[in-house]
Amino acid sequence: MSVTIYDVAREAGVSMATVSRVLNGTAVVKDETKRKVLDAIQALGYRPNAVARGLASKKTKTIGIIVPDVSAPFVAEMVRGMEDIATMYAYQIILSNSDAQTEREIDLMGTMWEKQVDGVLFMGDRLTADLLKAFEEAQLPVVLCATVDPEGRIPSVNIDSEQAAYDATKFLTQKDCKNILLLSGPSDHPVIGEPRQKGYLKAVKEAGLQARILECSDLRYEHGLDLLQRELTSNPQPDGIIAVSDELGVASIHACLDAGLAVPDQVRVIAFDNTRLAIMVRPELTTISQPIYDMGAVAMRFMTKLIHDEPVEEFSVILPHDMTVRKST
Amino acid sequence: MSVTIYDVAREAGVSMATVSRVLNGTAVVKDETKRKVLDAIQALGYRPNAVARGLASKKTKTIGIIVPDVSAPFVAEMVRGMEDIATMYAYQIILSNSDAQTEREIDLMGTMWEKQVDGVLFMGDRLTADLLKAFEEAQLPVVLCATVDPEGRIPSVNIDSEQAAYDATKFLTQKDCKNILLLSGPSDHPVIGEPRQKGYLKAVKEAGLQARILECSDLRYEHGLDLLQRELTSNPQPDGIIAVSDELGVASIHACLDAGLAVPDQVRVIAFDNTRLAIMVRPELTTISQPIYDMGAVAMRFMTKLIHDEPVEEFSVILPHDMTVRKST
DNA sequence: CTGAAAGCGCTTACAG
DNA sequence: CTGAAAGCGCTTACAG
Repeated sequence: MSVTIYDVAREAGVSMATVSRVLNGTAVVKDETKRKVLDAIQALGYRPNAVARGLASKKTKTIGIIVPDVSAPFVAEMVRGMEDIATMYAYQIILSNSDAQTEREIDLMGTMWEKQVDGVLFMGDRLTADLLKAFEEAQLPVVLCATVDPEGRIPSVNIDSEQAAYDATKFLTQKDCKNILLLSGPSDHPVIGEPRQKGYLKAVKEAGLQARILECSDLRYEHGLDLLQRELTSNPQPDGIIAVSDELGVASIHACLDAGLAVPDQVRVIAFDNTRLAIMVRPELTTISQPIYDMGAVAMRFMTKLIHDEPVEEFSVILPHDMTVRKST
Repeated sequence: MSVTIYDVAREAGVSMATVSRVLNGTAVVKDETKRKVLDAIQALGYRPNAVARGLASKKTKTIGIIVPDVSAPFVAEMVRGMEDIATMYAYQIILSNSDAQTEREIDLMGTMWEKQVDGVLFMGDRLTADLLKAFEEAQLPVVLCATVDPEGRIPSVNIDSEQAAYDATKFLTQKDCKNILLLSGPSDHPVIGEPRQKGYLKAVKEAGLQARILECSDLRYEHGLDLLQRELTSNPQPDGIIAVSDELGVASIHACLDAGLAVPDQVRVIAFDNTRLAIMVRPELTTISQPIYDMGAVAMRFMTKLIHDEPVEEFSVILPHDMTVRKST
């Protein structure tokens, strides 16, 4: 069997309670006693069993993370941000993929409760009533990340998608684009759909231009390429394209090139996310950079504050976005 | 307080032991009793506390995963494969990033022990003696994923990197390339270095050609582009390039285009991994596709077998690789 | 500053 | 087929 706190206590000639105290620093222990305990720990190679500790203290130092899919680069980077901060605060993470299925998300909240995590960082598409109920029933602090609660009931960390779309559009109108196409997500999507369209529409209207929106049911390269290739053959040529992800941005560039349109001379292309993909295409993509890693990091830091009852300044944190101008515009 | 197994027992008019039995199916329970218990569970909305269960049973149904960096697409996809299989077997995963630092890896093995995970899936660069000791001391089953133990002491799931590099090289020699450049990882790297170079050298030698290896200290696009741009100005022009990752493959194509070399007419480019990146470049990349997701999935399945003492056919699993031929060759 | 004891919520022999 | 009881390895009031 492995060595327990009881073995350490005996070796050091003190009680388990005292060992626990030096381990956790929960009370003052005489220096000499502390040394004896530390020596015993060293000598026996003792490591505390976090499961037993979790049961006794009702804190597991574990945070649950529910995301649609870690294998999406955006998500993976966010998770990395979360994990780094978790490590900093000596937390571990339990990671789960939901494929953005509400049913699965609800199920996972149950699992997170069973595992007695201290909190859940959640990224998803839409927040249904059932899901909100599951949040409540789990009786766990939940922080949304890159996910919007339209009614602001759950704390969250996001960027201002509407403003970002406005900025992107404005950038093109100022470059004198007259026919700007928005390659958007579904109009009812709370992050890559509705707010992006809203910001776009606002800027387009201000410039006195006609709106032109193409909705992608998913944000994959192939899908965007296909959609756009058809659009470019059958419609008047746009002179500006805003794509709501880098993948779609690369698709836009390639669709233009395939159609014999020069980027940026005939069509200016701007995208979102500023993932590494943005520099791996010719011409390199101008993108709205979202602080993806930071969103994850800030969300996790937020969680540690909630857990430790530290005061939080804002309930809905909005991180600033940025624009990185490259060759495609 | 939340409802416990004790509450369920009382509600159903049975003992805790019986509730536990129907929960876990560890013993036969009379149908009628079972129904009473199930009803009570339903009525009270009971969920078992996995932490308590873990302490009592010494099994946490949790697998630790240690990877260099989830935000790397290759890794993220592998982790997804792991998680999917974990879900299938009702396991959760604790994910940690090591940045491939031995010290951190050792530290994490300790954390994994503290968390009492049932096993650890490990991906890293080199296996040092200290790390192997940490594996041993943790007394946990460990399965390596996309990571080689040269002495085969630890079970692992990999592809045959040497054969893959040989295949890629052979493909180019058969296309009549005479000056084939290998854009490789560090020669002492057990996956993207040494075996790749070995396979390459074998094929090059068979074709009676001269070897030409360029080592990248890291596999990032920028780094490869920079290295290659310099190589192309100062050296005789290669007519074939083998890049050990898709990122480097894209860098190769761009470096050629920048130098005014047509791909594939003047230079044929072949890469590794077949990530989504491979289709997001013009011309699209021919790549050796590694079953990344599958590697993760198989490693996790392997782990469940180890945990449940199921027989395993192979200690070192080699998954078949494949070649996807596209426009770049 | 330290110890004895109860308790966290389960599982698991042991009896019957 | 079922129950009583011990035990998993800790933490946490409670005393002193």
